[in-house]
Amino acid sequence: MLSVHSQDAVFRALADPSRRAVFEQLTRGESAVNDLTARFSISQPAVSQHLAALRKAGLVLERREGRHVYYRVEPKGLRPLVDWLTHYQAFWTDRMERLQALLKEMDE
Amino acid sequence: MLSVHSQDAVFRALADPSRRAVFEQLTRGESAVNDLTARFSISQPAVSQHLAALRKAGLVLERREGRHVYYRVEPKGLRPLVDWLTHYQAFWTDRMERLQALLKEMDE
DNA sequence: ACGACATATAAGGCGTGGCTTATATGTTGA
DNA sequence: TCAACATATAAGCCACGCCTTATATGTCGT
Repeated sequence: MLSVHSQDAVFRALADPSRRAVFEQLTRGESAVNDLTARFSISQPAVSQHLAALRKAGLVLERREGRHVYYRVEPKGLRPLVDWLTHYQAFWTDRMERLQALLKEMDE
Repeated sequence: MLSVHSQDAVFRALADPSRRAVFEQLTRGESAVNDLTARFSISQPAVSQHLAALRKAGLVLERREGRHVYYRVEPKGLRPLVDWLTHYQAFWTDRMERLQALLKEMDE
């Protein structure tokens, strides 16, 4: 497993509603800090701080272009969450076993 | 959908490492507050408070028996997490569609 | 009924986290 | 080069969360 980012960081990053909202917005497409700031009723530094948290958790990636910094979702960042869930597959009955198989395929 | 418990409560409940540890212990089997307190190096009230948070999030159930209160995992409580993940199935490529199908089956 | 036990709740301390404003860093275009 | 722009970082404030100890509630056994 080359998941460099801790389960804990992912859980903590997603615990905040504002941060989840930023993440969810990014799933609709890459966007610059500027754009995100316009969409939410929080200051630009607040947005930057949320993005930093998401980035440290491995949930988003940044792409610098001139004076703009574009952020996008890093799908692999959700892996720790899925792994944590599958760890308790016993509680998802036998159907979870099929999910487990699917996830193995995804290792590609 | 009769998921009475909010996504937010689930995310917040699982954000704390101690609380995840309590939850994980409960996946190994039902146990009383007493037992849990013995396993972790936190006070009994702390354990009770974590259990209350997990219960409010719908992640655990309690069963009272005499002066003991036994807690156990409520598998359905993880549903909001899974739902949240599937909402971004686009980032899990086409394989996620199959997961989606699986989850529909689980509605039973 | 009473003392020991099991758990929950109350109250307070204290660190953390998310927000703000102010400022620093860096880039673009005239 | 300089002003406007885009973002990040710094500093401080405040609320919230997790912990503690103390206490309340309720149950068991004798």
